[in-house]
Amino acid sequence: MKRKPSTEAAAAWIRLMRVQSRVLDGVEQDLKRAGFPPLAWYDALMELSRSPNGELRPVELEKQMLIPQYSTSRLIDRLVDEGLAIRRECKMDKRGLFVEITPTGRELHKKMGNAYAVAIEKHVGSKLTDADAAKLCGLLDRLGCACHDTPAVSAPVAKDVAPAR
Amino acid sequence: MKRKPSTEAAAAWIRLMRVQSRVLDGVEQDLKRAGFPPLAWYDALMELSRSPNGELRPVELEKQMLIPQYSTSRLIDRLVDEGLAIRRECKMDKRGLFVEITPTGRELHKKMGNAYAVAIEKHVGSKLTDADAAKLCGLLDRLGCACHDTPAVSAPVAKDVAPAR
DNA sequence: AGCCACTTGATGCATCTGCATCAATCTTGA
DNA sequence: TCAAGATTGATGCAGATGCATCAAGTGGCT
Repeated sequence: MKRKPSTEAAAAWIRLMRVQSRVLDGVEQDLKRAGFPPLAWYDALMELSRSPNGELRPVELEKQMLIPQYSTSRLIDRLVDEGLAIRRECKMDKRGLFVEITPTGRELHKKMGNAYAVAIEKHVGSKLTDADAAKLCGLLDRLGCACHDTPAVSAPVAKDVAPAR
Repeated sequence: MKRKPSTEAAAAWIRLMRVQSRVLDGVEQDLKRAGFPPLAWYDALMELSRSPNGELRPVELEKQMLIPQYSTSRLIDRLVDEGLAIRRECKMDKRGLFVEITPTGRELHKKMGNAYAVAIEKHVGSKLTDADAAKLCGLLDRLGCACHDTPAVSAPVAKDVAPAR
């Protein structure tokens, strides 16, 4: 039997879209105003900095961040241009390469992390009790295709603000 | 006193970003595969079609859709190019104009509406009970800056799938 | 070894976005 | 009535994104 389209679901959909866009906007604007680059850069620096040697294959980065391949490639371009990372040769697989975070990159990652945490607190934390936030997580997780997800658990660890999108 | 950055909030933030992006992607891909234009077009057609004479000032459309002015202007360009709407003169205010939905526009709106409803049911409705969806709405609303929002209540009315973003 | 299919990463191109700015018009207030 | 300021909508430009495709390299199979 078919479910009839639920009004509740539609309402949830709308809010999910609207609220996410507002919150994201708020956070990104805060960071931008503080002179920081886009969030995607932070996510990338985060993945790099927490990987064993501060280096990852683009293909790994891509999987962690859930963004398309060409997008990763260009993101790396920008990080490299800004001296936040470098491309290094990959001996085991001459097709590939390693992207390694530089000290400058680590520094920026740290500074952004602080600003990011503040922004999240302002736009999310301050509006929900911990219990509500947890409930929200539970509900959202159910929409998350069950499936997937950052193989290396991306559950934000304490001070580690964590990757978005 | 300062709140210390909550881990729950950070977790909620991540999920909000990740899940939204996945769900949106799912829905948009479904529509695209079915040969439909982007969701923004639907939202615009929706606003037009439910306004008194099927026409709106760009500035109104912009407020309803919560997108920047230049974005509205270009969205209208595309709708007009495709014959889904026309620009009409506005006698009361010669700076402005009216955008009016065409029959073709209404037709597309209707067809997209059906596909859209199916997609939402698939990506949201089928994963949540009505009660959970309602709970989710409640929690998300709390993040929604309280403030704002579609002046003309955008609460999706029954069959009316409603605007996103 | 030699061939074929797949993976990896980059890139050309069209489109889309954000930002700043513009011209035209309206409104206010002296 | 007229100038100053605000509002409306369009647009040039730089940068970002999506898509398709490419070259280089790998690995498996015969």
